[in-house]
Amino acid sequence: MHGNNTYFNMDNLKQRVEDIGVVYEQFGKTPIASRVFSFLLLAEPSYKTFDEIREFLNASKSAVSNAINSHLQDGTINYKTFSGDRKRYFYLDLENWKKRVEEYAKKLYDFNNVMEDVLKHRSNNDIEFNNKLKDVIDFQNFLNQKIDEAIIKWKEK
Amino acid sequence: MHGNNTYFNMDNLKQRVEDIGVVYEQFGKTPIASRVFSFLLLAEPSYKTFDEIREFLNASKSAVSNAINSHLQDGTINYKTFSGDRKRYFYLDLENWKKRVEEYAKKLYDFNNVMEDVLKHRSNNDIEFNNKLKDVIDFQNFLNQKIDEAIIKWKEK
DNA sequence: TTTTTTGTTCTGTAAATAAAGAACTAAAAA
DNA sequence: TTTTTAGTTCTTTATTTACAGAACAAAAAA
Repeated sequence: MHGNNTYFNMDNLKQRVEDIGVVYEQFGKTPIASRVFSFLLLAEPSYKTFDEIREFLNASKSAVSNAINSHLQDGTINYKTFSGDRKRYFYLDLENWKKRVEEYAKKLYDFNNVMEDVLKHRSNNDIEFNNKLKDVIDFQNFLNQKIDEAIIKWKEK
Repeated sequence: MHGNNTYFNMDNLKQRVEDIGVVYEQFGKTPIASRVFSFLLLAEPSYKTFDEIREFLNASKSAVSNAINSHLQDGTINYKTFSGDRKRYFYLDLENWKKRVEEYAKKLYDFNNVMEDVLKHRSNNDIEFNNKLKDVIDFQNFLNQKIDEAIIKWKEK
C-alpha cells in the first residue's frame, strides 16, 4: 500500500505522539506541552496551526494556548505567518536548539559561581570537603568550557 | 571578633541556606530538599545527622526523611556511619558529581536516539525540516561526544 | 456595521505535591 | 525485658498545577 515507513496511519501517529510525549515529560514540561513538542516533531508538514494542534491532541484551547506560550517563552517553538492568512503556523524552532543549550550551560555556570562563593567563605576546618568542593567546581568549569568550545566549533562548521 | 569570613553567625547561615536553597530549586527539587542540599553545602562540619538537619531547617521528620531519600536516590548525598554510633551522617557526595553529569548526558543521548528514529521515519516531503532535524541530532551527538571526552580527560588528570 | 476568526484570559475543579504530625518499627541500649 | 534512638510510613491538610469550558477581545472579513 505504501512503499515507505512514514506515519501514514493516524492512529499510529497519535500513539507515537503520546509515546514521545511521555519521554519528553522528563525535561520538565506538562503532559500537553510535551505532546505539542512531540506532535510538531512528527507532524507533516512540520508547521501546524493552533486549531490543528488543539484538534489533534483533543485538548482545550486554554491548555494548548498555555503550552504553546510556554514553548514560545523558552524558544522551543516559533511561528510564521503568511500574508492573507491570519493564522500562525507553529513549528519546532530547531535553529534555536544551540542557543537553548547555551542557556542551560549558563545556568550550570551560574550555580558554579554560587559554589565558588561558598568555598571562599568556608573555614579551614574541613579541608577534605573543601578540596572535593574545589574539585567539583573545577570539573564543572572545565566541562562548561568544553561545552562552550564545542558550540563555537560547531558554529564554525 | 573573628578574623575570617565564615558563617560564624547562625542567622546569617540560616539565611544563606535559604538563599542558596531557592537557587537550587530550579534544578527541580522541592523546597525542603533544596535546603537540605544547601545546608550540607554550607554546614561545618560537612556531615550532619538526620536530627541536626531536621532541627536546623525547622522541618518535620517526614519532610526531611523524604528529602534525604530523594537525594540518596539520585546520588546527590550519601552517608557514613561510625562504630558505636547508630546515627547516619549525611554529606554531599561530591565524588559522585561526575557520575551524575554522565547520567544527565545519557538522558540527552537517549532522547537524541528518539529523534534519530523520528528522522528515519519522516517522509521526504519536508526536506528543510528534515535537514534541520539532522543538524540538531548531529550537533547533539557532537556535544555529547565532547562531554564524554571531557569527563574521560578529567578522570585521567 | 455585523460576523467570524484566532486566539487569550478567567473561573472552576480534579488531581498531584509538599509538608506536618502522629503512629509505627527495628535495632540498640539500659 | 523495657526503653530509647533513629528514623519510616501513614493520615491529613494546604497549596499548587494542569486542564476544561466559557467568556472575552482584537483584528479581519463579509
